Amino acid sequence: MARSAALNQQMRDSSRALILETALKLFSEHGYDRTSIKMIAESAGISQGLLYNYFASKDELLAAIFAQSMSDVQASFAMAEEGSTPAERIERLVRGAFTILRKNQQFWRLSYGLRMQQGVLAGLAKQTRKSTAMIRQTLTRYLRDAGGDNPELDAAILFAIIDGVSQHYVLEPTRYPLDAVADRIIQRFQPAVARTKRAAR
Amino acid sequence: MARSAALNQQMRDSSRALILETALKLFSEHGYDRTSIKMIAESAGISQGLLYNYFASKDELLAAIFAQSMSDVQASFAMAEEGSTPAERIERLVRGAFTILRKNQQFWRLSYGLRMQQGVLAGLAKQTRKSTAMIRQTLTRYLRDAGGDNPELDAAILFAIIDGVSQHYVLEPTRYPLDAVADRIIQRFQPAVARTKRAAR
Amino acid sequence: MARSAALNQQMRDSSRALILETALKLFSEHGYDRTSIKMIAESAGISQGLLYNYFASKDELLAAIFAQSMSDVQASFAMAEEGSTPAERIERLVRGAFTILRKNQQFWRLSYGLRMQQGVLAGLAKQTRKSTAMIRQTLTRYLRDAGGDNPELDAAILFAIIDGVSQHYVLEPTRYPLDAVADRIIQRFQPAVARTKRAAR
Amino acid sequence: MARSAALNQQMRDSSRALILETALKLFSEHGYDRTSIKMIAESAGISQGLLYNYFASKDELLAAIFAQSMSDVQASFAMAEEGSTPAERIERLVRGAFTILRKNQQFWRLSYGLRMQQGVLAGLAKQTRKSTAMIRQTLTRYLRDAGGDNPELDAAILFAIIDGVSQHYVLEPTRYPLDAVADRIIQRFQPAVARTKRAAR
DNA sequence: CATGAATGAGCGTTCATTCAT
DNA sequence: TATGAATGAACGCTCATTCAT
Repeated sequence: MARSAALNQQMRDSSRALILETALKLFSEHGYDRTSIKMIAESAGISQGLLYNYFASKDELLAAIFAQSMSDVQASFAMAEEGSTPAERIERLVRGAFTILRKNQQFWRLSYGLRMQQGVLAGLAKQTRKSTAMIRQTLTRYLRDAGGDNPELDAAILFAIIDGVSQHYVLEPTRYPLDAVADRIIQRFQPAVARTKRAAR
Repeated sequence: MARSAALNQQMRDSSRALILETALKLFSEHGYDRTSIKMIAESAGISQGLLYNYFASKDELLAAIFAQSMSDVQASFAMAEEGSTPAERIERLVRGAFTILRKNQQFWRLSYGLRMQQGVLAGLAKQTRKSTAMIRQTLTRYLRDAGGDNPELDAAILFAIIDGVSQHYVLEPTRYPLDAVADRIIQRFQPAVARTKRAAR
Repeated sequence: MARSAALNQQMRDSSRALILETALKLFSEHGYDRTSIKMIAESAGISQGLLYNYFASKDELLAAIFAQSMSDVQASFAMAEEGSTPAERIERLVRGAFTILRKNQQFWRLSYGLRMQQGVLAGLAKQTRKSTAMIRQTLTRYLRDAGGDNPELDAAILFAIIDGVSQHYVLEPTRYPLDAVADRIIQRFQPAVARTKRAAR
Repeated sequence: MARSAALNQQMRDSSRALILETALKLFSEHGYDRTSIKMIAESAGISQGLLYNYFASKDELLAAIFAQSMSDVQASFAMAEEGSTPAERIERLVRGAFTILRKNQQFWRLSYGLRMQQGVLAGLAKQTRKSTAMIRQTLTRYLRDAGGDNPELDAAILFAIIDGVSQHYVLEPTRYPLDAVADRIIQRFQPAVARTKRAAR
């Protein structure tokens, strides 16, 4: 008889995970275009052919990496939404962004490297644009709820901060003071709220 | 003879400039790796071989593009330095960054796309890191001079804003409210100074 | 025990037949080289590995298909030989050729597609050449017996007709008037015989 | 300055012709699918890359071979049409077919090998079907003009003969008595005409 | 200065075949 | 008997680079 179904599934899962992990590591280090299938296979200790048992193409491998990591973003947004005050929602959103950044820094490095290239992956650009618009809208809403006098502009700035900090962190993860910067952002970015609260005491 | 030499030099310069311009356009559109020498030569209306009369390799062409555009940054910094107050120096630096961003948005798009890849160009990563460190130090100094209570962190944040806004702009240049955002940054990012000034009146 | 062995043999036979059938269908549709083992296995609903339990290689699978279908030809020739007059033997041979063509049109399509390639299968070319020579000789003999004035040339022509008609039929099986063409061939190809017979009445 | 335009064109022409010639030879020997680009390049004494300076793909190389050889067929048909009697037109068409067969036997071998495979070249199947229909119609017309009692069926048979003889010849060009067979076809295939003519004397 | 024919290494991908289970 | 994960060689093709002219 054949190998048991369970064993097969286990083999498949571990191979697939190994490929995804290795590809993400190399993509994020050298960039998508400069990472060859050969590099991935050798680094994972498998044959090039095996990779195609799991992913139909290099593009699909990239898509799978994105699919896997994008669910984090949704979850993080959902958590932010549950904050009880606008200020808390903003804080949750900012801290959540940096939490998933830390957890998955290779992915974000890859993502930031790919963002400027049109046509790397057909659906990817559209997906990214959608995600971006959603973040901007959410930030705007939170800032408006918090009583800001120009929530659109402040949302743009806050979004830029998150993106900018994320990239600076990802470029030098060991040296960047991510937590301190996060605290400072929270502190600085709720002036109206903070001031109101403080005044209320 | 002398005139002939001068004419030659002029032709060389214009050919070189044409290649640089064309390459920058294509690199920024499709990314460095997805732009072939053939594409550049065809788009510039020259032969592939000629390109190698001006640049020893594709890498050197990229290096030349960076060298050309990086001088802008230096000039912009020099201008910032001449502001008469810390607040003005900060403002000049921020506005200068966005001015050169607008002037050379293709380059910045290319640069942001390449930043995450190690080994695209040997010297480039080092150069970029140096430039980055310099910006951070300058910002820190300005913010310290302005009397900020945590200039290092604020410098990190201001730098992140500049980078973040620049990328968002470069992704949608026609729709991004760059000037309004710039004003808002200036306004928001000198709270201590502003408050002090205001209080002094 | 005995029954188990018999059952095993029966399963083997049916699996083998299924593979042969599926392979023939796909080979004839897409050509031998453009049909992968994977396609055959999937289409037959078995694993790729199993196929190698029955056939040592793709080439051997092809050889088995040929072996299976070539016996038809022998049988058909035997039947022709039993005709009581030269004219009847010719008619039987022609009609027999078209009968096995109809019965096994996929095989003939495959065979005609492969015939021009050397080295597809080592033995195949030799086998084909032998078969071809035999047909030519038999036709020549029949035509000589029928009193033709140039049996060699007429045999070449009759053979060409059979092959040509077969291919045209196989290319458009639903539209080709095979029976009418067969009648016409019989009619036209025994003029001397026919005329003699008719005159004798 | 560059090489002269004339020299360049000459180089291009001879390289292109060499590739076409080599590819046709190998395609016809081993079949399209079993002939690799590497084989062609090595056999032609050029690099694999160079081939792509002249043909965008293996498929286009095949298409170019077909385009080159198909014009012969048109010319041959035009010549047949100019015969002064139906019998002469038939003779011209038959002899013309065998003339271009001899002239370009490699091409016809390739063509016969490819005919049974759907989807080798997108446009090819359609083109072939069109050509086939045209031949059949022309033959039918000639035979009707010659006063045949069943021109459709006789056209099918004559067409089959031409195709069948062509393939038998192409399989053993050195041994096949093509001219004698051609004479015999002409002789046998105009019985009504011939008989009429003879009777008239 | 300028051309473009030519190269060769490497790319992403396919596929017949093997083998542990 | 039967599976399917895994291999490795070969495939069609791209592209930065060279060089004779």
